[in-house]
Amino acid sequence: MSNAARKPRYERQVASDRREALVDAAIESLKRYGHDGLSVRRIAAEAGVSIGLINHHFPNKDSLVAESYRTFSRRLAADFERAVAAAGADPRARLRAYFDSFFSGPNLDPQVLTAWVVYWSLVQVSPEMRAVRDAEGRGYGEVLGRLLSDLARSRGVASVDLDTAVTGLTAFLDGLWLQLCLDPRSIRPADAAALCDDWVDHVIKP
Amino acid sequence: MSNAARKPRYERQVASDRREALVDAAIESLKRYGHDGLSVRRIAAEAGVSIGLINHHFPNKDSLVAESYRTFSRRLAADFERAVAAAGADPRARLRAYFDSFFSGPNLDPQVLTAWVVYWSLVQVSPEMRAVRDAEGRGYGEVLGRLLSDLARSRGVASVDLDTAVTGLTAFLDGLWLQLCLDPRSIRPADAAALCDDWVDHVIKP
DNA sequence: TTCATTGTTGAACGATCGTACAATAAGGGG
DNA sequence: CCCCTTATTGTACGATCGTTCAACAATGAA
Repeated sequence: MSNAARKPRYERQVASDRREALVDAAIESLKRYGHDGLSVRRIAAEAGVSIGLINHHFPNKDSLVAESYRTFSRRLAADFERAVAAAGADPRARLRAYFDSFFSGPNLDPQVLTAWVVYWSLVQVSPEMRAVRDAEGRGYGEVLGRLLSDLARSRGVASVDLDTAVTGLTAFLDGLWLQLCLDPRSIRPADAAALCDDWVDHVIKP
Repeated sequence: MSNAARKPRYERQVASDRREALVDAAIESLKRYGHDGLSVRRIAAEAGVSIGLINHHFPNKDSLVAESYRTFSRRLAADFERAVAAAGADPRARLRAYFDSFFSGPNLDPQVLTAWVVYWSLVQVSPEMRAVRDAEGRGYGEVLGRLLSDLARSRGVASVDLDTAVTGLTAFLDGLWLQLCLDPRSIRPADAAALCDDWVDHVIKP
């Protein structure tokens, strides 16, 4: 027979690439099918790969799920930080960029909410998932804390209770985002950002 | 042999009582084990009943889960309305009673959060669960809307954007509640209620 | 007491779950 | 070219899933 181009039945990949592809598949399957999407067969199908491969690259399924949580969390956080970085040096502009990024585009996708609530539900019962949240959630509040303290300093306000301000702002953001995801008609993204803006001005008087 | 007191192997109950007991068991099992708690075997064990009984009283498992969601949702809402009713007639006092009830006691139980996030994750993928949320969630916003409009009227403020105010207050409540459940050290319940109070005063100027 | 009603039990079914593992073959180094 | 490494496949296993259903028995009515 000819030794002409024979298509290989599969393509071998370096471990790190395949791991990343499996993580992506897990996230995508979770977004589409919710909790049921986090089964080895669903994830393998999404990745176009056979069942056994997952346990070759990860010690067990929970490990892959935890890794997907970490990746998912970091990617969204990176979006926000990128938007802030692109906003220049003015503290007020940086904060507004954060709000606009938070209430726009990928973050309002209902499937993103699906992923979040499933991850949260796992955090509540799995120490491994809780550890991921504790590790990744820290930077979250720190970014907001820095933005707020920069703003306070630029306005010469010293007496502000920063911890309470961060907690309140985080609550406002999360709550508005939640409503926006659940019912896009409840409030316009621009109005949500404006509400946050207004509240910040109220707490840190200009 | 004697026909003296023979202990029956089980006790028959009227359908409505047994249904309620199964609903209670589902909620309890969900609180304890998260998503995995919502299996017929776990629920039946929690209720001290055999596996087959669930499908005798409910057409299928999803029906029982949906019913448990409805019951869970209504009970918490009833707590808030009861607190408001006990606060008298003053709009401001009624609103504060709502806040205090929201940030206290049973509502801060981490297991309650567990139940919520699992229910939410199901709402995202199940039309049946979504229907329950749409039906039960309506009263939620209406209560807050009435409380806020009463307050605005009592203060002679007519120009307030009620929809935005309700959305904002709901966001604040949910967001603060979320943080309190996730990390009780993040803010004291009284401070959370005070933040809401302060925001309402800011939106509806006294 | 006897009988009919029906709430309740528990085994059984097929489906799907996570994991293990032997067999296969892709791809690079000699 | 062959060979070695190992990424990949796919079957198999035991456990658990939701549902079905025949048999049992608790309870009230006759």
